[in-house]
Amino acid sequence: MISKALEEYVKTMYVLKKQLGEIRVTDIAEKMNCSKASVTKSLNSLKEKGLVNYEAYGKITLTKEADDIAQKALEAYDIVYLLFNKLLNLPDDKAKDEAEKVKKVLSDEALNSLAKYLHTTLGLVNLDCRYDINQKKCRDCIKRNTVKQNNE
Amino acid sequence: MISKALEEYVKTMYVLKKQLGEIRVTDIAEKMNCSKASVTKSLNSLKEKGLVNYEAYGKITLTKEADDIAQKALEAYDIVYLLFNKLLNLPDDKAKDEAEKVKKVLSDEALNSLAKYLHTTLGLVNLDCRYDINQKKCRDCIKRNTVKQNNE
DNA sequence: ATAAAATGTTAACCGAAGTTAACAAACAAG
DNA sequence: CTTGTTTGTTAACTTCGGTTAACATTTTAT
Repeated sequence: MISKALEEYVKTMYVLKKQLGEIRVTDIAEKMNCSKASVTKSLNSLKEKGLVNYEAYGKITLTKEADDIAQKALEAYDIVYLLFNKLLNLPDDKAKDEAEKVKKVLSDEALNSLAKYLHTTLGLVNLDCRYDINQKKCRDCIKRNTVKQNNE
Repeated sequence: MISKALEEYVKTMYVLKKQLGEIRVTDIAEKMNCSKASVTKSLNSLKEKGLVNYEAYGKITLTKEADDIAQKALEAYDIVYLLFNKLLNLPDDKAKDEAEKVKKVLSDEALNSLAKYLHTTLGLVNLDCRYDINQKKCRDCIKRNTVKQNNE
């Protein structure tokens, strides 16, 4: 199992790839609020674990596995964000903070239940699965309806 | 600020005090799934930080500050447990697992909103503040209605 | 083409939290 | 009271994630 810290690196890199088209040490360090040295070290750990393709001074890319990890985590973020912002009415920035933290600890099962609940309760009526409550679909709907959140 | 790890020790000790009437190294190690050596080390850190009264081979007691930390955390547990068990309908054991993890990361503000929401949504009609929605009261009500959960 | 600036790596270090193994203290029972 | 068991502590070590400082590489601009 990958550590919390390394997972953070993976997610950060995933977002950077989307946002900037490439993944650079400096940008990772910036986003993670840590030194570049620390980034380099973590990249080597991630390489060990087969999560990153990387040679010193070379291009950095995530492997399929890392990509999946990141995607799942970001999907979780969207769901939890909805809980805090739309259901509990926390201000946007607070909701984001909480989502950031809570998404990291939720199990898949809990996430599914939450997605389902939000789906029905918030009445996301523009969704094609509105009365066909099925966990996979609920999660997909939420994903489609919150894409902007990812480009923070 | 106290670290996550040390906070876990504090909460464990709080519960042990309630359950067994005293706090012993062996029992802490048992609950925390770690070595007794590790417990001793942590006790010394906690003493440094003024969270525990402790001398080698002596009685262990929590200071007022530690007690407050633990109480707050356990209150958080109750609220989050309700979310997963009563609102999202997760089975009891799963709800407990999630609550255990989520309570650790939620801000006070998020917890208040959540308590409020649960209070109205679950219609805890035996509560004297049912239509006087006030965050402090909601939290108190939930606390009164979930006392058994603490004696896990 | 080369000098300066930006970027990335390495080495040596730190602190937190854990471990095991050996030892010390406390307690219970004959 | 002394002995054996349980309980607690210490010492030496490990791993993880971070740091700074010095160095190497790459890129950019003249």
